[in-house]
Amino acid sequence: MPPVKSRPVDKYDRRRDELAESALLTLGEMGYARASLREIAGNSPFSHGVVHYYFQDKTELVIYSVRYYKARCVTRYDAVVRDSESAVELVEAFADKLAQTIRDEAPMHRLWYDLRTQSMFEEPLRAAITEIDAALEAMIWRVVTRYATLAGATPSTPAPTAYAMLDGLFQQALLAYTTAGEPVLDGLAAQVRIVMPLLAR
Amino acid sequence: MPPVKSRPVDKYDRRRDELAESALLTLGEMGYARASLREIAGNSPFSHGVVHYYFQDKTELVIYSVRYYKARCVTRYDAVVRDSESAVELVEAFADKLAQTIRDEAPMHRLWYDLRTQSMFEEPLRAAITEIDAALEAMIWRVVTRYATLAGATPSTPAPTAYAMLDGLFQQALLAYTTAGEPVLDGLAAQVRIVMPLLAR
DNA sequence: GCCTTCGCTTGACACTTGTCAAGAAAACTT
DNA sequence: AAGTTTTCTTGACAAGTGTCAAGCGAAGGC
Repeated sequence: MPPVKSRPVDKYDRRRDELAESALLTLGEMGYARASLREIAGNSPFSHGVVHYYFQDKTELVIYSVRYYKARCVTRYDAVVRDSESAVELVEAFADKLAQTIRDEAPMHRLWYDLRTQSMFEEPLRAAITEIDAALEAMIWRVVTRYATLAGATPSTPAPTAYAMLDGLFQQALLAYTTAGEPVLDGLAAQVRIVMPLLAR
Repeated sequence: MPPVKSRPVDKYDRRRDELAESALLTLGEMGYARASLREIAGNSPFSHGVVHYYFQDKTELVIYSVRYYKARCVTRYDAVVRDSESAVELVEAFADKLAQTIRDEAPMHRLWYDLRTQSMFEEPLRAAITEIDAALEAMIWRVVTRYATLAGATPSTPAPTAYAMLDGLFQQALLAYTTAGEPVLDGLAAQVRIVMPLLAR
């Protein structure tokens, strides 16, 4: 049994994180449906049985993993927001970061969209997905409001709208990147340069 | 064996369509990964073995089905485009239709996003998805250019950008509709009223 | 009226899946 | 050093998967 009241909760949690990290590798590569626990364990230092020692079931592992990942993501553009001193500079830095994260972490983003879509079919995923999506919306909204401020304008849409549209852009870019690779990313940056001015006036 | 050179291709194809129709029911309800061939056949007048009589494998059935469905969809807004006589009228009719199709065909749209996402993990899906996505982009572009004309303006983004953004809006609405239901749809219409003017100026 | 082809069902196959119990190994306690 | 608890492995289970071969009734040609 997992230690119910033991002291080294940190040790226990560190293993969970370790498992989550391995799980993310496999999930990102194969997607939610095709990543079996044996495959996940295979890409980890452990055997397949260990998952049920640290997690109740596959769903809990997946949710824990994606939370674990997205916790780091929602601050991705904070430096951009903080350091940019003009609207143009912010747009450039933002566009760069967007392209860069597709380049560096495409599997993770694929997984995110996979899980978000699966949440429409599997109720147990919904709570976590909704929460993370809200955090992402807030992250994007910080960018947009900061842009508006720097441009001496006000946002032309509410936060959910701005997020939905930029997310649509990002998702299309990710999709295209999957088949066409690198060249797509310039297009994404170009799109962002066109769209951001529409979002504040 | 399936009839290789027989005359009644129509009969053969009609069965394929029938199968596709049944498959769409199950796929829309359970999603791509969880819809087994037995389940699909269970929601049809046939037994589970018949699938391999009309289709080579599951992938072919799924692709055929989603093509079958989307073929009818890509004309969804053509009447709106044709009949609207002012920019405002077009926006209203477009927003209405968007909300209506979520109300009426949410499972189909969920399936579409599911498959589009899966195509990032499974190469065999890509060709069909790419093709359909292009058709959807064209469909949306007809709406946007018509709007621009009626508004005496020109589109402020290229077609892929406009599509990506409106698709993002739609997807977010579908997601919210899945958990919150009907009330979400008014929000979608409101968003469309805000966004369309941004897309042409 | 036989015989071939077509349309479909049935039942099996090989394999994968999540889950869990039993117990080995390691770590810690005393 | 012995005992206890934690950690992890192994092997099995039942259920479910896509696929396909064997066969059955009906249709249609001769």
